[in-house]
Formats: sequence, C-alpha cells, structure tokens
Amino acid sequence: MQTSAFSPHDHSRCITSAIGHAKSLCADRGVKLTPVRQRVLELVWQSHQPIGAYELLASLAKEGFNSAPPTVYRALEFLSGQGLLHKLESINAYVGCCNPDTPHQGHFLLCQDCHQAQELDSQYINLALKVSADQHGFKIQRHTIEIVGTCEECLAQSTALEPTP
Amino acid sequence: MQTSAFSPHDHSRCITSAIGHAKSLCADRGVKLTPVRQRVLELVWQSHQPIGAYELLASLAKEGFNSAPPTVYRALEFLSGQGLLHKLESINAYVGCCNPDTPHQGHFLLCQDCHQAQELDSQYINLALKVSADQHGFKIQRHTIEIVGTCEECLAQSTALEPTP
DNA sequence: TTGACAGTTGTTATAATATAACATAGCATT
DNA sequence: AATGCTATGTTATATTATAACAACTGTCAA
Ligand SMILES: [Zn+2]
Ligand SMILES: [Zn+2]
Ligand SMILES: [Zn+2]
Ligand SMILES: [Zn+2]
Repeated sequence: MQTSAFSPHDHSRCITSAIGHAKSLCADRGVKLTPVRQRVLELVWQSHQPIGAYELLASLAKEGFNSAPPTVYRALEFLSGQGLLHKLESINAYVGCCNPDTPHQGHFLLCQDCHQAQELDSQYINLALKVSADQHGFKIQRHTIEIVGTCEECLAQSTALEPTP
Repeated sequence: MQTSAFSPHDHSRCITSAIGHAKSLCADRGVKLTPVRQRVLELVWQSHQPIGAYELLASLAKEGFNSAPPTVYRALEFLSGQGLLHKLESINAYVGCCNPDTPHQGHFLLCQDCHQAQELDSQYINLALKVSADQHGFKIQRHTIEIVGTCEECLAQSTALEPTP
C-alpha cells in the first residue's frame, strides 16, 4: 500500500492488493466474495475518490449485472461488514479500506479539490476522542471522523498558479 | 448553559437562552430571524435529541406554517449559516448549537440509548486533527466529528439493571 | 435421491432525505 | 409609484436507501 492516496503512485497495485487481500480474508472467514460483491469492491477501488451507490449501480448496469438498488446496497453492506470499505457519511459515498484486517472506523482526509480520500488511523486522534469522551463519562462505540480540506498536491498546484507579488 | 445535555437539568432555560441568544446575535448581524426560522430553531431546541428535517416539517404543518420541504430546508440553511445549529451527518438530523458566537463545526457525543447529543469543542481533538492533517501536508477547512456510544446516565442505568454476580 | 435449510439474488415498490426552478409577496430606498 | 432585494410559496423532481417477498443455489444429512 502506498503512503498516500494523494501522491502519484501506481494505483493498479492498490487495486490488485485490495482485491487479493479481500479474497484471502473472505476465504479465511468462510464468507463468500461473490462476483457482484467483488465487482463492487473493484469499482470502489477504481480510484481514491469515494463513489456513490447509484454511480456504482450505473457501472454494474453497463456490465450486465443486475441493477436494482438492493443489489448494490447489499454488496456495500457485506463489504462494509467485512471491513473492506467505509462509508463517508458527510458525502454519502464509499471508499475502500486500506487495512481491513482489524475492525476500525478510521479517520478520513477528504480533498475538496481532487475529491480523493485518504484513510488514517491516528492514535493521536483516537486518544483525543477517548480523553474527551472519558471526561464526560461517555463510552465510545463507534465514530465518524471526516476532515475536509485541501491535500498537499492540490495546495502545491494552487500555490504554483498564484500571481507573484 | 448547563454542562451536559445528558444530565438532568432545567431544559426550559436551555431553550430561552438559545432563542434569546439567537435574537440578539441576528440583530447584531443585521439578519432576520423570521417567524418560521425562529420556530424551527425552537423546535430544534425542544430537546437535546437531534431532529430530522421532515419531523420539523410535520411540526410546522400542525402549527399552520407552510409545510413544503423547501420551507424547512431554507430555515435550516439560514440557521446553520448563522452557526445556530449543526447538522449531524451520520444521522441526518439537526441539533442546536451551544455556542453560536464563533464559527466552528464542533464535536458531538451521540448516545445511542437516550438519543441525545452533546456538543464539545475539545482542544485536544482539534489539536489531534491538526497534527494528523499536518503530517500529510493537508490543510483543514472543516470537519465532521461524531462519536456514538453510551452516555454516563444511560451507562449508570444499565449497570443498575445488571444481575448481581 | 431428495428434501430441508441457509444464504444469496431478483424484483417491485416505497420510504426518507434534499434540491431545482420559477412565481409571488413584503419591504426598504429612491 | 418604481426599483431592487430578501424572503416565502409552490410544484416538481433528484438523490439516497430500505421493505417485502419471491426465486434460485449450494450443502448436507436422512
Ligand atoms: Zn492508489
Ligand atoms: Zn479502514
Ligand atoms: Zn437542555
Ligand atoms: Zn456549535
């Protein structure tokens, strides 16, 4: 896995790695990565841009898969349940998980310029959440952490385009 | 303002404080807290449970207000723009802001038992987000931080009900 | 073999959330 | 009164997601 979704990299390796990982993981767990489930996962991994359910559905339809909404929502539910992808709540879109072995919700950087997402699992953030929750006697079950802004690459591009003073 | 939405408190004071605050704040800013906007804000503040747009709409309808979706979404957009409420993205619901003077996105504790929400603005969390973003050269514009779990009161209740060993 | 079961998929309909587009009304300034 | 701005009314539609039930598929044991 590359260090950042935002930096240029050989993304085909992301895809093959993710799919390979998913296959072995599902085999280990005794659950079925059926054709439609695998195809949805591949489509989600087509890029680091989170993708919406109905966009996935349109792709499936073009490829001759069944294309009623439950098809894709069931696949997304399965993949999410296996920790193979995450839903980004603030944009109703789905992105592949970089580290599906252990259950987690992750933290996401969303670039509003290139629309790519990078998953983190920062122990700083986890600790800060825990400390804040503890202060209120609150027991954390899960969380949604989505940070919107501009990634390093897009910042560099916009800086390069600025008029020189 | 009370220290916690979860603890028992005189909630009528939350409401009057929030509405009074909103009135003076809108007056200061030269924007209009019209009847429907004020009523939506009051409805949002009816409790510390985040409320959905269509539930607000149903209440408005009962009270003789116009009850087409744009009415409530416009009010929510105005109130959100003035920092008087927040949308909780993970549940598509809206909750009054405790501290509308300064712009912020806040951090939310959502109790899955009593369905109440407590807004925080933890500097620990803000710092952790900033550190993580900085490590990736990412410039934060806004964020969605929603922590789901069980509040202190509900934990105490469930503990009290547990069978003694 | 066959039938019972569990899991998966197909199909239809509908729920829930949100916005586009354009018309009308109120209100302040000139 | 005419103008322009903000807010509201109205109709229609877009977007996201789920309910409900039927049909198919493979497994395994009687
Ligand atoms: Zn990649
Ligand atoms: Zn992940
Ligand atoms: Zn209160
Ligand atoms: Zn707030």
